[in-house]
Amino acid sequence: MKRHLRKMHNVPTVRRLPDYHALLQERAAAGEQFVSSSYLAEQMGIIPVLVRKDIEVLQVTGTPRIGYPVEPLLRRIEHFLGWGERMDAVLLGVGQVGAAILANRQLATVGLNVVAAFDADPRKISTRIHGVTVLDVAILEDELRKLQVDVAILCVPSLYAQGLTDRLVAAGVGGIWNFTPVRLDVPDQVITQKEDLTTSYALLSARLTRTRAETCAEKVA
Amino acid sequence: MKRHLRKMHNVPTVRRLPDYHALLQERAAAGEQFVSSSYLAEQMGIIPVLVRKDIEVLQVTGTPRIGYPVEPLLRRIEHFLGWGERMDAVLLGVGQVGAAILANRQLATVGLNVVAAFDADPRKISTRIHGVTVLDVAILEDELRKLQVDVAILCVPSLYAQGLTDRLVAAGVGGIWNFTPVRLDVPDQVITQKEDLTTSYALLSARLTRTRAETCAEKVA
DNA sequence: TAGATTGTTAATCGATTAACAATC
DNA sequence: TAGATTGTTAATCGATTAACAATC
Repeated sequence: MKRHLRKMHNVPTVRRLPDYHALLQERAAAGEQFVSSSYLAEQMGIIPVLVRKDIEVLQVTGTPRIGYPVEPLLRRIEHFLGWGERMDAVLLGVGQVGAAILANRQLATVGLNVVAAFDADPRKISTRIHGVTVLDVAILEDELRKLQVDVAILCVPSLYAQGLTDRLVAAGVGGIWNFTPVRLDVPDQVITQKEDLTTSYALLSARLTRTRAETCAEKVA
Repeated sequence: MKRHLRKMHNVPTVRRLPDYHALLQERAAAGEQFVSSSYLAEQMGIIPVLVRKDIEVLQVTGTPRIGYPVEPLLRRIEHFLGWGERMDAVLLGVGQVGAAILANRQLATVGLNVVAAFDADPRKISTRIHGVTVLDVAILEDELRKLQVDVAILCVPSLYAQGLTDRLVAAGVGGIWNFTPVRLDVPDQVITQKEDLTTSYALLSARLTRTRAETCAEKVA
């Protein structure tokens, strides 16, 4: 079978789903049974028909005049994103970034379950950080065999990123959530998602400089 | 003048620019004067013509057989993203996430300069974290008047996010980099960029569950 | 000159938006 | 029934890709 580097469709929709999910949880907590596309659109700053298109992908049907049922929507979003059943992960590198991720409560609520952390620093090994035990990275392969995780969260110094990636891939990890600035080299069947503060900052700073330039232009005019 | 909620064009291009920038810095450090679109494409897993289209936006011209000049490319990317001149910022909330951002070296290299941090915890106030002094959030307005920053980095507990945002907006901050899960309500002229672990995780988990489903389907077949 | 690479125009593809019919 | 909202088809818009001419 050809290993097509298959492009995912619907990326913009997938990006919006977590926001819908959060909004729907609020509505559910408020005891609402139904929600309209115009309400969701209003909250997210988009137009209602785009919400309906996204919901079409989820295969949830609504009722004219009433809206969409909140609970089924939540369940279908979770199913679509793989948030339905729990996803086991290990975290590598318990530095500032690693510790911040372990401290994050939200991730547990969407099904991501960090079962172990690894570090090379003897002062960290065998401690517990935010409820997760830190193990010696030297025994990574042994533990991965036991734990059978789906995802590895990579928060180590750049220097060790590719080497550890190779070990993770060899151990059969399916996905790597990469918080290092390194472009990882992985085989096609391994999925990587890179988290990059500078990329995100680029989106902010690019818009910011454009607005500033515009404001200056207005002053001159 | 109509305050058009102007949609930024070229968002995919802007997302790629930081990657080009990093690659070009590597080439520059290696003493290379020129780089080809096929090299950049290969490194980033895209096709060369897309690189050339991005470079067209930057208004850098190349030479057939030779490639594009590395230094001018770097300068134009920096100019396009507003990384050319330094951008001053304050950080609010020195918790796990705030501390991780203060520890990040990369951001300084792209021109983001955190000049002060604020917190409400008396144990943190007046300490220095990664070279940045922590001030009492009670004197936020006074300090903002003095500092005249462009950006605020928001890393406080959800409960305080909107209240602090209102104070930041009133103080004339132009952009807010939002690391809280809260959808902030701001006037049109204030630019916000939300950083959300769950959104990023959604992109990973959605692809991961699709591959898993596919693998199962193959097994059956 | 031949060949590699840039630059540009046209085609394609996907996502968003508009228009409006269907339905409760 | 009237009106609000969903659902669907067609139009538009932007980004990517293909094709190829221009250039060193």
